[in-house]
Amino acid sequence: MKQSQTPPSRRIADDLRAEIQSGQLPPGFKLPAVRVLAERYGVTQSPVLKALAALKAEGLVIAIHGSGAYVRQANPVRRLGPDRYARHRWQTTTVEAHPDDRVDSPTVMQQGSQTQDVALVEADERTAATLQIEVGDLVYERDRVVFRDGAPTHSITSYYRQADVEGTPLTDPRPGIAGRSGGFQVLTDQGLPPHEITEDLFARMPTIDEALKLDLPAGEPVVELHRVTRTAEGRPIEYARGVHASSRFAWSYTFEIPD
Amino acid sequence: MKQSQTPPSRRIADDLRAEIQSGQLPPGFKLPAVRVLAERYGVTQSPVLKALAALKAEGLVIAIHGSGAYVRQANPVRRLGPDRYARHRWQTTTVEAHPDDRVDSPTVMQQGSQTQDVALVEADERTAATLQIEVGDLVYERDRVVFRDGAPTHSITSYYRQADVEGTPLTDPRPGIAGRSGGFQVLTDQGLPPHEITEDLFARMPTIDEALKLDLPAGEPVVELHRVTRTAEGRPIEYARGVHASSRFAWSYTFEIPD
DNA sequence: TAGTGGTCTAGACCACTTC
DNA sequence: AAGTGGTCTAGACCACTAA
Repeated sequence: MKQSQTPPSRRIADDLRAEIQSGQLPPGFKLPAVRVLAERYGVTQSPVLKALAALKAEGLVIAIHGSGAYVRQANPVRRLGPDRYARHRWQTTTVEAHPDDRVDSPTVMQQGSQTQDVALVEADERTAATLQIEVGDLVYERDRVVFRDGAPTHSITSYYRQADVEGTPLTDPRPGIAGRSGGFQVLTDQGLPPHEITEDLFARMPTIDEALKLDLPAGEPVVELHRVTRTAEGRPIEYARGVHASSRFAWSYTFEIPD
Repeated sequence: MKQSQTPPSRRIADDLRAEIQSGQLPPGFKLPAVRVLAERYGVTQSPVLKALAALKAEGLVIAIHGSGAYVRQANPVRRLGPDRYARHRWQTTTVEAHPDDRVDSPTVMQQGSQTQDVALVEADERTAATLQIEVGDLVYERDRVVFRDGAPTHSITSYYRQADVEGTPLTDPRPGIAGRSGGFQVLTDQGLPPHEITEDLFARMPTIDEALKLDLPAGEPVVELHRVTRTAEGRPIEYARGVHASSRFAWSYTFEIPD
Protein backbone atom coordinates (compact mmCIF):
# COMPACT_ATOMS: atom_id res chain seq x y z
CA MET A 1 0.00 0.00 0.00
CA LYS A 2 1.23 3.40 -0.91
CA GLN A 3 1.24 6.04 1.76
CA SER A 4 2.74 8.82 -0.35
CA GLN A 5 0.14 11.62 -0.44
CA THR A 6 2.82 14.32 -0.35
CA PRO A 7 5.08 14.54 -3.38
CA PRO A 8 8.85 14.34 -2.91
CA SER A 9 9.39 17.98 -3.89
CA ARG A 10 7.10 19.01 -1.08
CA ARG A 11 8.76 16.71 1.40
CA ILE A 12 12.22 17.95 0.49
CA ALA A 13 11.11 21.56 0.86
CA ASP A 14 9.49 20.81 4.21
CA ASP A 15 12.60 19.08 5.46
CA LEU A 16 14.92 21.88 4.48
CA ARG A 17 12.53 24.53 5.79
CA ALA A 18 12.37 22.82 9.15
CA GLU A 19 16.14 22.57 9.34
CA ILE A 20 16.49 26.24 8.48
CA GLN A 21 13.85 27.46 10.87
CA SER A 22 15.21 25.35 13.70
CA GLY A 23 18.56 27.01 13.19
CA GLN A 24 20.16 23.71 12.36
CA LEU A 25 21.14 25.27 9.06
CA PRO A 26 22.31 28.74 10.05
CA PRO A 27 22.13 31.85 7.85
CA GLY A 28 24.82 31.79 5.20
CA PHE A 29 25.08 28.05 5.32
CA LYS A 30 25.58 26.40 1.98
CA LEU A 31 23.03 23.76 1.16
CA PRO A 32 24.10 20.44 -0.30
CA ALA A 33 24.34 20.44 -4.08
CA VAL A 34 21.20 19.69 -6.03
CA ARG A 35 22.61 16.41 -7.29
CA VAL A 36 23.58 15.41 -3.76
CA LEU A 37 20.12 16.12 -2.43
CA ALA A 38 18.63 14.26 -5.35
CA GLU A 39 20.65 11.19 -4.52
CA ARG A 40 19.92 11.52 -0.84
CA TYR A 41 16.19 11.51 -1.46
CA GLY A 42 16.39 8.98 -4.26
CA VAL A 43 14.94 11.31 -6.86
CA THR A 44 16.13 13.19 -9.91
CA GLN A 45 17.14 16.82 -10.02
CA SER A 46 13.70 18.12 -10.98
CA PRO A 47 11.92 17.70 -7.65
CA VAL A 48 14.93 19.05 -5.77
CA LEU A 49 14.99 22.13 -7.97
CA LYS A 50 11.29 22.53 -7.44
CA ALA A 51 11.72 22.38 -3.69
CA LEU A 52 14.54 24.88 -3.94
CA ALA A 53 12.32 27.18 -5.98
CA ALA A 54 9.70 27.06 -3.27
CA LEU A 55 12.22 27.95 -0.58
CA LYS A 56 13.51 30.80 -2.68
CA ALA A 57 9.95 31.97 -3.11
CA GLU A 58 9.58 31.98 0.65
CA GLY A 59 12.73 34.01 0.99
CA LEU A 60 14.46 31.36 3.08
CA VAL A 61 17.13 30.55 0.55
CA ILE A 62 19.06 32.34 -2.15
CA ALA A 63 20.77 30.56 -4.99
CA ILE A 64 23.90 31.86 -6.67
CA HIS A 65 24.18 30.33 -10.03
CA GLY A 66 27.45 28.55 -10.41
CA SER A 67 28.12 28.61 -6.71
CA GLY A 68 25.46 27.07 -4.58
CA ALA A 69 22.29 27.64 -2.60
CA TYR A 70 22.58 29.38 0.74
CA VAL A 71 20.40 29.99 3.76
CA ARG A 72 19.41 33.61 3.61
CA GLN A 73 20.30 36.22 6.16
CA ALA A 74 17.28 37.64 7.93
CA ASN A 75 17.30 41.39 7.69
CA PRO A 76 16.22 43.53 10.60
CA VAL A 77 12.85 45.15 10.19
CA ARG A 78 12.69 48.90 10.22
CA ARG A 79 9.57 50.37 11.82
CA LEU A 80 8.25 53.41 10.02
CA GLY A 81 6.04 55.84 11.89
CA PRO A 82 5.16 59.50 11.46
CA ASP A 83 8.18 60.35 13.61
CA ARG A 84 10.46 59.80 10.67
CA TYR A 85 9.11 63.04 9.23
CA ALA A 86 9.51 65.04 12.44
CA ARG A 87 10.59 68.63 11.96
CA HIS A 88 13.55 68.42 14.28
CA ARG A 89 15.06 65.91 11.92
CA TRP A 90 15.38 68.33 9.07
CA GLN A 91 14.50 71.83 10.14
CA THR A 92 17.42 73.06 12.17
CA THR A 93 20.33 71.83 10.15
CA THR A 94 21.86 72.66 6.84
CA VAL A 95 20.80 70.67 3.84
CA GLU A 96 24.16 69.08 3.21
CA ALA A 97 24.48 67.86 6.75
CA HIS A 98 21.35 65.83 6.44
CA PRO A 99 21.84 62.50 4.83
CA ASP A 100 18.18 61.72 4.29
CA ASP A 101 16.30 58.61 5.22
CA ARG A 102 18.70 57.25 7.77
CA VAL A 103 18.19 59.80 10.49
CA ASP A 104 16.76 57.24 12.87
CA SER A 105 19.27 54.63 11.97
CA PRO A 106 21.58 53.25 14.62
CA THR A 107 23.92 51.93 11.97
CA VAL A 108 26.66 53.87 10.36
CA MET A 109 25.84 55.20 6.95
CA GLN A 110 27.63 53.00 4.50
CA GLN A 111 25.98 54.17 1.40
CA GLY A 112 23.48 56.96 1.32
CA SER A 113 20.47 57.33 -0.82
CA GLN A 114 21.58 57.55 -4.33
CA THR A 115 19.90 60.11 -6.49
CA GLN A 116 19.78 58.31 -9.72
CA ASP A 117 17.88 60.75 -11.75
CA VAL A 118 16.35 64.17 -11.75
CA ALA A 119 14.24 64.93 -14.76
CA LEU A 120 11.63 67.34 -15.95
CA VAL A 121 8.78 65.18 -17.18
CA GLU A 122 5.13 65.48 -18.08
CA ALA A 123 2.76 64.65 -15.26
CA ASP A 124 0.74 61.50 -15.69
CA GLU A 125 -2.87 61.33 -14.63
CA ARG A 126 -2.36 60.37 -11.05
CA THR A 127 0.49 62.78 -10.46
CA ALA A 128 -1.47 65.62 -12.00
CA ALA A 129 -4.55 64.87 -9.94
CA THR A 130 -2.51 64.65 -6.77
CA LEU A 131 -0.54 67.84 -7.34
CA GLN A 132 -3.66 69.59 -8.64
CA ILE A 133 -2.23 70.47 -12.01
CA GLU A 134 -3.06 69.43 -15.56
CA VAL A 135 -2.01 66.20 -17.20
CA GLY A 136 1.05 66.94 -19.30
CA ASP A 137 2.21 69.85 -17.16
CA LEU A 138 5.90 69.63 -16.41
CA VAL A 139 6.95 68.28 -13.04
CA TYR A 140 10.32 67.55 -11.50
CA GLU A 141 10.82 63.86 -10.97
CA ARG A 142 13.43 62.70 -8.48
CA ASP A 143 14.09 58.99 -8.59
CA ARG A 144 16.23 57.42 -5.93
CA VAL A 145 17.17 54.03 -4.62
CA VAL A 146 17.87 53.97 -0.92
CA PHE A 147 20.49 51.63 0.45
CA ARG A 148 21.01 50.31 3.89
CA ASP A 149 23.98 48.28 4.99
CA GLY A 150 25.03 48.10 1.38
CA ALA A 151 21.80 46.58 0.12
CA PRO A 152 18.93 48.37 -1.59
CA THR A 153 15.84 48.60 0.59
CA HIS A 154 13.47 50.78 -1.35
CA SER A 155 13.13 53.10 -4.26
CA ILE A 156 11.32 56.37 -4.07
CA THR A 157 10.21 58.69 -6.79
CA SER A 158 9.13 62.20 -5.87
CA TYR A 159 7.21 64.65 -7.99
CA TYR A 160 7.15 68.40 -7.52
CA ARG A 161 5.47 71.16 -9.45
CA GLN A 162 8.09 72.74 -11.64
CA ALA A 163 7.61 76.24 -10.26
CA ASP A 164 7.87 75.04 -6.67
CA VAL A 165 11.42 73.75 -6.91
CA GLU A 166 12.96 75.41 -9.96
CA GLY A 167 16.50 76.54 -9.19
CA THR A 168 16.69 74.76 -5.84
CA PRO A 169 19.03 71.95 -4.80
CA LEU A 170 16.18 69.54 -5.48
CA THR A 171 16.87 69.82 -9.17
CA ASP A 172 20.51 68.96 -8.66
CA PRO A 173 21.09 65.33 -9.56
CA ARG A 174 24.16 64.94 -7.32
CA PRO A 175 23.51 62.36 -4.59
CA GLY A 176 23.28 63.57 -1.04
CA ILE A 177 22.59 67.17 -1.91
CA ALA A 178 18.97 66.96 -0.93
CA GLY A 179 17.40 63.85 0.42
CA ARG A 180 13.80 63.47 1.48
CA SER A 181 14.33 65.46 4.62
CA GLY A 182 16.33 67.94 2.63
CA GLY A 183 13.39 68.14 0.31
CA PHE A 184 11.22 69.32 3.14
CA GLN A 185 13.77 71.96 4.04
CA VAL A 186 13.91 73.16 0.47
CA LEU A 187 10.15 73.42 0.28
CA THR A 188 10.11 75.35 3.52
CA ASP A 189 12.70 77.72 2.08
CA GLN A 190 10.43 78.16 -0.90
CA GLY A 191 7.64 79.33 1.37
CA LEU A 192 5.82 76.02 1.25
CA PRO A 193 6.36 74.42 4.64
CA PRO A 194 5.02 70.86 4.78
CA HIS A 195 2.39 70.31 7.40
CA GLU A 196 0.34 67.22 6.66
CA ILE A 197 1.06 63.86 5.05
CA THR A 198 -1.24 61.22 3.62
CA GLU A 199 0.20 57.79 3.06
CA ASP A 200 -1.57 55.17 1.00
CA LEU A 201 -0.08 51.73 0.89
CA PHE A 202 -0.71 48.27 -0.39
CA ALA A 203 1.29 45.12 -1.07
CA ARG A 204 1.84 43.27 -4.30
CA MET A 205 4.42 41.17 -6.03
CA PRO A 206 7.21 43.13 -7.68
CA THR A 207 7.65 43.55 -11.37
CA ILE A 208 10.74 41.99 -12.86
CA ASP A 209 12.44 45.36 -13.06
CA GLU A 210 11.74 46.10 -9.43
CA ALA A 211 13.01 42.71 -8.38
CA LEU A 212 16.29 43.45 -10.12
CA LYS A 213 16.56 47.02 -8.91
CA LEU A 214 15.92 46.11 -5.29
CA ASP A 215 17.79 42.84 -5.51
CA LEU A 216 14.75 41.04 -4.18
CA PRO A 217 14.83 37.32 -3.52
CA ALA A 218 12.26 35.48 -5.56
CA GLY A 219 8.88 35.60 -3.94
CA GLU A 220 9.43 38.63 -1.78
CA PRO A 221 6.51 41.03 -2.00
CA VAL A 222 6.85 44.78 -2.14
CA VAL A 223 4.83 47.46 -0.47
CA GLU A 224 3.94 50.36 -2.69
CA LEU A 225 3.55 53.57 -0.77
CA HIS A 226 2.05 56.78 -2.08
CA ARG A 227 2.80 59.86 -0.05
CA VAL A 228 1.20 63.22 -0.50
CA THR A 229 2.63 66.12 1.43
CA ARG A 230 0.61 69.28 1.90
CA THR A 231 0.99 72.67 3.50
CA ALA A 232 -1.23 73.79 6.34
CA GLU A 233 -3.52 75.29 3.73
CA GLY A 234 -3.94 71.90 2.10
CA ARG A 235 -1.89 72.79 -0.96
CA PRO A 236 -0.06 69.67 -2.25
CA ILE A 237 3.68 70.19 -2.58
CA GLU A 238 5.05 66.73 -3.09
CA TYR A 239 3.79 63.44 -4.40
CA ALA A 240 6.06 60.46 -3.85
CA ARG A 241 5.78 56.84 -4.83
CA GLY A 242 7.89 54.33 -2.98
CA VAL A 243 8.49 50.64 -3.55
CA HIS A 244 9.72 48.86 -0.45
CA ALA A 245 11.16 45.41 0.01
CA SER A 246 8.49 44.09 2.33
CA SER A 247 10.70 42.04 4.60
CA ARG A 248 12.60 45.07 5.78
CA PHE A 249 9.79 47.35 6.86
CA ALA A 250 6.77 47.66 9.07
CA TRP A 251 4.50 50.68 9.25
CA SER A 252 2.84 52.07 12.32
CA TYR A 253 0.06 54.62 12.57
CA THR A 254 -1.87 55.93 15.51
CA PHE A 255 -5.08 57.89 15.22
CA GLU A 256 -8.10 58.83 17.24
CA ILE A 257 -11.41 57.22 16.44
CA PRO A 258 -13.41 59.64 14.29
CA ASP A 259 -17.01 60.57 15.03
CA MET B 1 23.95 31.99 -35.06
CA LYS B 2 21.71 31.58 -32.08
CA GLN B 3 19.67 34.54 -30.95
CA SER B 4 17.86 32.79 -28.11
CA GLN B 5 18.96 34.56 -24.90
CA THR B 6 15.51 34.22 -23.30
CA PRO B 7 14.36 30.71 -22.50
CA PRO B 8 11.07 29.44 -23.94
CA SER B 9 9.34 29.34 -20.54
CA ARG B 10 10.05 33.02 -20.15
CA ARG B 11 8.89 33.84 -23.63
CA ILE B 12 5.65 31.93 -23.19
CA ALA B 13 4.97 33.69 -19.91
CA ASP B 14 5.72 37.07 -21.46
CA ASP B 15 3.42 36.36 -24.39
CA LEU B 16 0.52 35.30 -22.23
CA ARG B 17 1.06 38.13 -19.79
CA ALA B 18 0.96 40.66 -22.58
CA GLU B 19 -2.22 39.15 -23.98
CA ILE B 20 -3.84 39.24 -20.57
CA GLN B 21 -2.78 42.75 -19.72
CA SER B 22 -3.86 44.06 -23.10
CA GLY B 23 -7.31 42.66 -22.45
CA GLN B 24 -7.01 40.36 -25.41
CA LEU B 25 -7.56 37.51 -23.00
CA PRO B 26 -10.34 38.80 -20.75
CA PRO B 27 -10.90 37.80 -17.11
CA GLY B 28 -12.42 34.36 -16.86
CA PHE B 29 -11.06 33.34 -20.22
CA LYS B 30 -9.82 29.79 -20.39
CA LEU B 31 -6.26 29.48 -21.60
CA PRO B 32 -5.35 26.86 -24.17
CA ALA B 33 -4.48 23.50 -22.68
CA VAL B 34 -0.91 22.94 -21.62
CA ARG B 35 -0.34 20.38 -24.35
CA VAL B 36 -1.77 22.74 -26.94
CA LEU B 37 0.50 25.56 -25.87
CA ALA B 38 3.41 23.15 -25.85
CA GLU B 39 2.76 22.20 -29.43
CA ARG B 40 2.18 25.79 -30.45
CA TYR B 41 5.56 26.83 -29.11
CA GLY B 42 7.26 23.66 -30.22
CA VAL B 43 8.27 22.66 -26.71
CA THR B 44 7.31 20.01 -24.18
CA GLN B 45 4.94 20.45 -21.28
CA SER B 46 7.61 21.42 -18.78
CA PRO B 47 8.37 24.95 -19.99
CA VAL B 48 4.67 25.65 -20.46
CA LEU B 49 3.95 24.56 -16.91
CA LYS B 50 6.82 26.68 -15.71
CA ALA B 51 5.41 29.70 -17.50
CA LEU B 52 2.00 28.98 -16.05
CA ALA B 53 3.51 28.74 -12.57
CA ALA B 54 5.01 32.18 -13.02
CA LEU B 55 1.71 33.67 -14.09
CA LYS B 56 -0.01 32.06 -11.14
CA ALA B 57 2.65 33.51 -8.90
CA GLU B 58 1.89 36.93 -10.34
CA GLY B 59 -1.77 36.44 -9.68
CA LEU B 60 -2.72 36.80 -13.32
CA VAL B 61 -3.93 33.25 -13.75
CA ILE B 62 -5.56 30.58 -11.67
CA ALA B 63 -5.43 26.91 -12.53
CA ILE B 64 -8.18 24.49 -11.62
CA HIS B 65 -6.83 21.05 -11.63
CA GLY B 66 -8.76 18.87 -13.99
CA SER B 67 -10.44 21.80 -15.63
CA GLY B 68 -8.09 24.35 -17.08
CA ALA B 69 -6.19 27.56 -16.48
CA TYR B 70 -8.14 30.79 -16.44
CA VAL B 71 -7.41 34.49 -16.52
CA ARG B 72 -8.07 35.72 -13.05
CA GLN B 73 -10.75 38.21 -12.13
CA ALA B 74 -9.31 41.39 -10.76
CA ASN B 75 -10.94 42.08 -7.46
CA PRO B 76 -11.88 45.61 -6.53
CA VAL B 77 -9.59 47.14 -3.99
CA ARG B 78 -11.11 48.26 -0.74
CA ARG B 79 -9.54 51.37 0.72
CA LEU B 80 -9.21 51.25 4.48
CA GLY B 81 -8.90 54.48 6.40
CA PRO B 82 -9.62 55.52 9.97
CA ASP B 83 -13.19 56.31 8.91
CA ARG B 84 -14.09 52.68 9.04
CA TYR B 85 -13.90 52.92 12.82
CA ALA B 86 -16.01 56.06 13.03
CA ARG B 87 -18.37 56.21 16.00
CA HIS B 88 -21.45 56.89 13.95
CA ARG B 89 -21.00 53.52 12.34
CA TRP B 90 -21.51 51.62 15.53
CA GLN B 91 -22.58 53.89 18.34
CA THR B 92 -26.19 54.74 17.64
CA THR B 93 -27.55 51.41 16.51
CA THR B 94 -28.29 48.14 18.17
CA VAL B 95 -25.63 45.52 18.08
CA GLU B 96 -27.59 43.06 15.96
CA ALA B 97 -28.35 45.68 13.34
CA HIS B 98 -24.71 46.15 12.66
CA PRO B 99 -23.22 43.64 10.33
CA ASP B 100 -19.64 44.55 11.00
CA ASP B 101 -16.91 45.26 8.55
CA ARG B 102 -19.05 46.03 5.55
CA VAL B 103 -20.54 49.29 6.70
CA ASP B 104 -18.92 51.23 3.93
CA SER B 105 -19.65 48.64 1.32
CA PRO B 106 -21.75 49.56 -1.66
CA THR B 107 -22.44 45.91 -2.34
CA VAL B 108 -25.17 43.93 -0.79
CA MET B 109 -24.07 41.75 2.06
CA GLN B 110 -24.01 38.25 0.75
CA GLN B 111 -22.23 36.59 3.53
CA GLY B 112 -21.28 38.35 6.70
CA SER B 113 -18.26 37.86 8.81
CA GLN B 114 -18.30 34.43 10.22
CA THR B 115 -17.32 34.03 13.80
CA GLN B 116 -15.53 30.78 13.71
CA ASP B 117 -14.38 30.52 17.20
CA VAL B 118 -14.55 32.11 20.60
CA ALA B 119 -12.25 30.65 23.15
CA LEU B 120 -10.71 31.43 26.49
CA VAL B 121 -6.99 30.98 26.02
CA GLU B 122 -3.74 31.88 27.72
CA ALA B 123 -2.16 35.09 26.49
CA ASP B 124 1.05 34.70 24.59
CA GLU B 125 3.91 37.10 25.03
CA ARG B 126 2.87 39.69 22.51
CA THR B 127 -0.78 39.65 23.51
CA ALA B 128 0.10 39.97 27.16
CA ALA B 129 2.47 42.86 26.53
CA THR B 130 -0.08 44.65 24.40
CA LEU B 131 -2.98 44.21 26.80
CA GLN B 132 -0.69 44.93 29.75
CA ILE B 133 -1.34 41.68 31.52
CA GLU B 134 0.83 38.69 32.41
CA VAL B 135 1.80 35.91 30.05
CA GLY B 136 -0.52 33.01 30.68
CA ASP B 137 -3.39 35.17 31.94
CA LEU B 138 -6.67 34.17 30.35
CA VAL B 139 -7.96 36.22 27.43
CA TYR B 140 -10.95 35.87 25.17
CA GLU B 141 -9.93 35.08 21.63
CA ARG B 142 -12.40 35.76 18.81
CA ASP B 143 -11.30 34.35 15.49
CA ARG B 144 -13.22 35.27 12.37
CA VAL B 145 -12.90 35.02 8.63
CA VAL B 146 -14.54 37.90 6.79
CA PHE B 147 -16.16 37.26 3.43
CA ARG B 148 -17.03 39.63 0.69
CA ASP B 149 -18.96 38.73 -2.41
CA GLY B 150 -18.74 35.14 -1.35
CA ALA B 151 -14.98 35.02 -1.13
CA PRO B 152 -12.82 35.28 1.97
CA THR B 153 -10.90 38.54 2.15
CA HIS B 154 -9.26 38.50 5.53
CA SER B 155 -9.15 36.81 8.87
CA ILE B 156 -9.07 38.67 12.11
CA THR B 157 -8.34 37.46 15.59
CA SER B 158 -9.21 39.70 18.52
CA TYR B 159 -8.03 39.41 22.08
CA TYR B 160 -9.75 40.91 25.13
CA ARG B 161 -8.95 40.75 28.78
CA GLN B 162 -11.25 38.21 30.32
CA ALA B 163 -12.76 40.57 32.86
CA ASP B 164 -13.50 43.19 30.23
CA VAL B 165 -15.91 41.10 28.21
CA GLU B 166 -17.06 38.29 30.48
CA GLY B 167 -20.79 37.74 30.09
CA THR B 168 -21.14 40.03 27.07
CA PRO B 169 -22.22 39.12 23.52
CA LEU B 170 -18.55 39.09 22.57
CA THR B 171 -18.20 35.70 24.20
CA ASP B 172 -21.10 34.36 22.15
CA PRO B 173 -19.76 32.28 19.27
CA ARG B 174 -22.84 32.77 17.09
CA PRO B 175 -21.93 34.66 13.93
CA GLY B 176 -23.28 38.15 13.49
CA ILE B 177 -24.00 38.74 17.14
CA ALA B 178 -21.11 41.10 17.58
CA GLY B 179 -18.78 42.06 14.81
CA ARG B 180 -15.86 44.39 15.09
CA SER B 181 -18.03 47.44 15.34
CA GLY B 182 -20.28 45.56 17.68
CA GLY B 183 -17.21 44.86 19.73
CA PHE B 184 -16.67 48.57 20.16
CA GLN B 185 -20.27 48.98 21.30
CA VAL B 186 -19.88 46.20 23.80
CA LEU B 187 -16.72 47.72 25.22
CA THR B 188 -18.45 51.08 25.48
CA ASP B 189 -21.29 49.40 27.39
CA GLN B 190 -18.68 47.93 29.69
CA GLY B 191 -17.45 51.40 30.53
CA LEU B 192 -14.42 51.14 28.28
CA PRO B 193 -15.15 53.38 25.32
CA PRO B 194 -12.51 53.07 22.59
CA HIS B 195 -10.75 56.29 21.76
CA GLU B 196 -7.46 55.66 20.03
CA ILE B 197 -6.18 53.02 17.66
CA THR B 198 -2.66 52.03 16.66
CA GLU B 199 -2.24 49.96 13.54
CA ASP B 200 1.01 48.21 12.68
CA LEU B 201 1.26 46.52 9.34
CA PHE B 202 3.66 44.73 7.10
CA ALA B 203 3.52 42.41 4.12
CA ARG B 204 4.79 38.88 3.76
CA MET B 205 4.00 35.70 1.93
CA PRO B 206 1.24 33.63 3.49
CA THR B 207 1.74 30.38 5.30
CA ILE B 208 0.21 27.35 3.69
CA ASP B 209 -2.66 27.38 6.19
CA GLU B 210 -3.44 31.01 5.46
CA ALA B 211 -3.35 30.42 1.74
CA LEU B 212 -5.96 27.72 2.17
CA LYS B 213 -8.09 29.64 4.63
CA LEU B 214 -8.20 32.76 2.49
CA ASP B 215 -8.29 30.85 -0.77
CA LEU B 216 -5.29 32.79 -1.99
CA PRO B 217 -3.94 32.31 -5.48
CA ALA B 218 -0.35 31.15 -5.49
CA GLY B 219 2.03 34.05 -5.08
CA GLU B 220 -0.41 36.48 -3.52
CA PRO B 221 1.11 38.19 -0.50
CA VAL B 222 -0.77 38.98 2.67
CA VAL B 223 -0.69 42.04 4.85
CA GLU B 224 -0.55 41.34 8.53
CA LEU B 225 -2.17 44.06 10.57
CA HIS B 226 -1.91 44.48 14.32
CA ARG B 227 -4.46 46.77 15.88
CA VAL B 228 -4.41 48.01 19.42
CA THR B 229 -7.45 49.87 20.66
CA ARG B 230 -7.21 52.04 23.76
CA THR B 231 -9.47 54.20 25.87
CA ALA B 232 -8.87 57.92 26.24
CA GLU B 233 -6.81 57.08 29.31
CA GLY B 234 -4.53 54.89 27.23
CA ARG B 235 -5.77 51.65 28.69
CA PRO B 236 -5.63 48.88 26.06
CA ILE B 237 -8.96 47.14 25.57
CA GLU B 238 -8.49 45.12 22.41
CA TYR B 239 -5.63 43.62 20.51
CA ALA B 240 -6.43 42.27 17.06
CA ARG B 241 -4.33 40.52 14.46
CA GLY B 242 -5.58 40.51 10.90
CA VAL B 243 -4.32 38.71 7.82
CA HIS B 244 -5.48 40.36 4.62
CA ALA B 245 -5.35 39.16 1.03
CA SER B 246 -3.17 41.93 -0.30
CA SER B 247 -4.82 42.35 -3.67
CA ARG B 248 -8.10 43.41 -2.13
CA PHE B 249 -7.01 46.17 0.20
CA ALA B 250 -5.19 49.44 0.39
CA TRP B 251 -4.61 51.42 3.55
CA SER B 252 -4.68 55.15 3.93
CA TYR B 253 -3.47 57.28 6.79
CA THR B 254 -3.25 61.02 7.22
CA PHE B 255 -1.27 62.71 9.94
CA GLU B 256 0.35 66.00 10.75
CA ILE B 257 4.10 66.28 10.66
CA PRO B 258 5.38 66.00 14.22
CA ASP B 259 7.85 68.46 15.73
C1' DT C 1 38.49 22.56 -15.30
C1' DA C 2 35.36 20.83 -12.11
C1' DG C 3 31.32 21.70 -9.77
C1' DT C 4 27.32 24.44 -9.47
C1' DG C 5 22.25 25.90 -10.41
C1' DG C 6 19.03 25.86 -14.13
C1' DT C 7 16.39 24.56 -18.41
C1' DC C 8 15.14 21.58 -21.45
C1' DT C 9 13.30 16.92 -24.23
C1' DA C 10 10.62 12.76 -24.22
C1' DG C 11 7.61 10.24 -22.21
C1' DA C 12 5.08 7.86 -18.12
C1' DC C 13 1.84 8.41 -14.80
C1' DC C 14 -1.40 10.48 -11.38
C1' DA C 15 -5.43 13.30 -9.78
C1' DC C 16 -9.02 15.79 -10.87
C1' DT C 17 -13.08 17.65 -13.74
C1' DT C 18 -16.40 17.36 -17.19
C1' DC C 19 -19.45 15.09 -20.00
C1' DA D 1 -14.00 8.02 -21.00
C1' DA D 2 -11.72 11.96 -22.40
C1' DG D 3 -9.37 15.93 -21.31
C1' DT D 4 -7.22 18.64 -17.88
C1' DG D 5 -3.19 20.39 -14.74
C1' DG D 6 0.66 18.51 -12.33
C1' DT D 7 4.72 15.56 -10.96
C1' DC D 8 7.92 12.65 -11.94
C1' DT D 9 12.29 9.80 -14.33
C1' DA D 10 16.36 9.84 -17.17
C1' DG D 11 19.41 12.18 -19.30
C1' DA D 12 21.42 16.16 -22.29
C1' DC D 13 23.03 20.56 -22.23
C1' DC D 14 23.92 25.45 -20.88
C1' DA D 15 25.72 29.30 -17.93
C1' DC D 16 27.94 30.59 -14.24
C1' DT D 17 31.55 30.35 -10.21
C1' DA D 18 35.67 29.18 -8.15
C1' DA D 19 40.09 27.31 -8.05
